[in-house]
Amino acid sequence: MAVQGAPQRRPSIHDVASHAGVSAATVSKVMQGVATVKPANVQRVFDAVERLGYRMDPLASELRRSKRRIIGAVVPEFESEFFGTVITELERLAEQRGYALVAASSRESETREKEILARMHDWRVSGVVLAPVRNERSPAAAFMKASGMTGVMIDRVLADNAFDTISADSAAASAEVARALVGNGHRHVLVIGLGEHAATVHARLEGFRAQALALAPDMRIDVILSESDVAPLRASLRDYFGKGERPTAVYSLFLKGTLVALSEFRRRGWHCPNDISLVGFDDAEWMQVTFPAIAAVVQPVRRIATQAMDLLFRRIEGEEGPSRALLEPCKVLMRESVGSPGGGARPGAGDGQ
Amino acid sequence: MAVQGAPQRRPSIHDVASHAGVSAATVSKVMQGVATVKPANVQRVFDAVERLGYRMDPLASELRRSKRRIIGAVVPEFESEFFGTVITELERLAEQRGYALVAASSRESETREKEILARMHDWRVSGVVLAPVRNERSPAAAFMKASGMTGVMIDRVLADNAFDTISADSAAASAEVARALVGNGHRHVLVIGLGEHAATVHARLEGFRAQALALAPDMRIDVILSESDVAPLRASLRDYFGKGERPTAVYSLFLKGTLVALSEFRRRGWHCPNDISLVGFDDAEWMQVTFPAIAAVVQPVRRIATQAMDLLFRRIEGEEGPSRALLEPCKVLMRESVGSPGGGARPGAGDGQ
DNA sequence: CAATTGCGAAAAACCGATTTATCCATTGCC
DNA sequence: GGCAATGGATAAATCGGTTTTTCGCAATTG
Repeated sequence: MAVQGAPQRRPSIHDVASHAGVSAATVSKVMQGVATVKPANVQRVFDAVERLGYRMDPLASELRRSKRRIIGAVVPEFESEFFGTVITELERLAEQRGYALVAASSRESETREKEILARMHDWRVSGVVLAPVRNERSPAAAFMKASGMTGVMIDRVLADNAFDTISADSAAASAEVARALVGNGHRHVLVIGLGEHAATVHARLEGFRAQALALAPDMRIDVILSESDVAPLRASLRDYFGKGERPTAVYSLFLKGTLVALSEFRRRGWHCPNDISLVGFDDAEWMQVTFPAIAAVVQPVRRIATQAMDLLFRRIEGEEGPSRALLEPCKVLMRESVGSPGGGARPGAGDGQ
Repeated sequence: MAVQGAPQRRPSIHDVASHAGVSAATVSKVMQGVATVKPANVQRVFDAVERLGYRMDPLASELRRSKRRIIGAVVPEFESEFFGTVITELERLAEQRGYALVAASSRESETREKEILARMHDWRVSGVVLAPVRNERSPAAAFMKASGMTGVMIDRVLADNAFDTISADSAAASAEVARALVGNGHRHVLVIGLGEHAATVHARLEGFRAQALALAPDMRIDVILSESDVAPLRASLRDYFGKGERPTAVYSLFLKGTLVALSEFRRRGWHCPNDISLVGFDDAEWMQVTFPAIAAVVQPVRRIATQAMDLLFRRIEGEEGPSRALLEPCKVLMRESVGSPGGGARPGAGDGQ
């Protein structure tokens, strides 16, 4: 391999052609492994490629082929472990199929979400995996449909029939949480969530409510939903406790809510699970190393990504048929933060490191 | 805006040209706002654009201009809050300048890191922000230099003069940690880290050691470094405590190490800060809501990203001159996990909120 | 021996844009 | 009226590739 200092212009296919004494078309064929080239010429091309350190420009290539091997991924934020893992997996899966992944964050803005999709369209991506800010009935989704893009939606989806969707089975997981809390004797639970994530919040809330009321009709379920930011949620929660409300357990429908709850407990000097129990949707690494370890619903992140890519490539390859709505099962880890209302810690059922 | 059902072929500049009854060159000029076009024609072009829903293909455009408005970003992982924030900021800053950000993760592999850089080069990106797996003396960096790419390095850098580098001032922060621990009476501290991140680990360790020994020459500093994975670190730590070693404080040089330490304390039933104190490099949201709140060094993530983009664009715009090595100051938050060796909790100095 | 066939490679068209060179029609000036 | 200058638009070249068409030449066939 020839390492030149810092070549101003990269060698193009024509440079290779003239160095090898053949035409550009021949070089192109050699690069693609077409068999109808004489071995002698193949060798000369390879030599020239080696000498010049030639690498083809994939974008130029794809321009001519009018098909870009690019998959777009749009998530509400990069900062969370959840979406970070999603992007990592999608990148892996795309590359595995010879595609490049281009990721963008909508920063929880539907306006931006739509702009990003327009950009992806301009880039002529082959397909898009979209984790919408709110749900799949958004300007961005409408744009995708109108402009004929192929894509799948993940995470915050309603599972209506507009797109292929993949998400965690929030309702089932919430039902399991309900069983655990009811089983431990809780009859007054506060549920907190962010309304902005309408799609998931709804499933998580109703899944919980239905199961809880089925098991304990006398159950009291309070709900605090804040529209679009955690700050008002924090305020409402402070207000709620300030008024003397004293549920025996809090169920947070999203990760940041769990943090808000913990910090509010902290302010008041309450300890889990003696003073109050806590379960959160979404697991994080730190939850098993703190005192107490925090009970959480673990989403099948990697599986969601895998299924999304599978479905997406089926569509890219032209599969027709009605859109599917996949629900992937969660795991619920009941850790020390959940106990019985009496004040005793719940025995056993640690989550084994 | 004409919303067609699902156009098979997107309109090109030629389609617009023929619909408007002008040449493609004229359309191109109108799109770029060149003034030498008759108003009547400008109007006709705009009409045609509107009617067809035309949007230019930026990649085709940039092919001709042989300059792609793309910035590459390479980080070791997407899952962490730190790199998530970095990517978010870089994306924002790139877009602000009319560039698109293409992010990729090296997944802590130097081999992959190099491959990604080759891909970025193939894409003819204008510049790269690289957060190297180990440090800036890597195959990837050599490749960048050899192929004349312009780029800056962040985070795990040695600050030698090969590239522009930006990182947190680890040494200064570590010195501050040392002052705090010594000030609280600690004379036996265990430092844990991952050797793979050689660049940062070294600065953090030596910064701590130098300051600690300067203040307390009798200080005993034990060090456990694991090469490339946390698992062996966990094992070593278990072994270390198992042998009866009992430092009064642990200083973890990286986030996951803090988790390992906490989980090991947990296994042994030790509580911070009564049984042992803990400080970690890298802050996380959860650290201020747990009991105890965990003391941590807060890196100036956004500032690092901003400076990186600034320097990068200066280079892209042709600025010459020797490479710089920027060190951005950290903040050290001494929370409840640090106390005095005697066993008493350290009074005051909570971190607000 | 002329016509057909087939192989391998080059020439040319194309992808979707931009940019340079060219061209036509006025207009200005002497 | 003749000639240069100018405004405005188009044709053509270009970017870095791929693909179709054409072409030269040798081997096969009638």
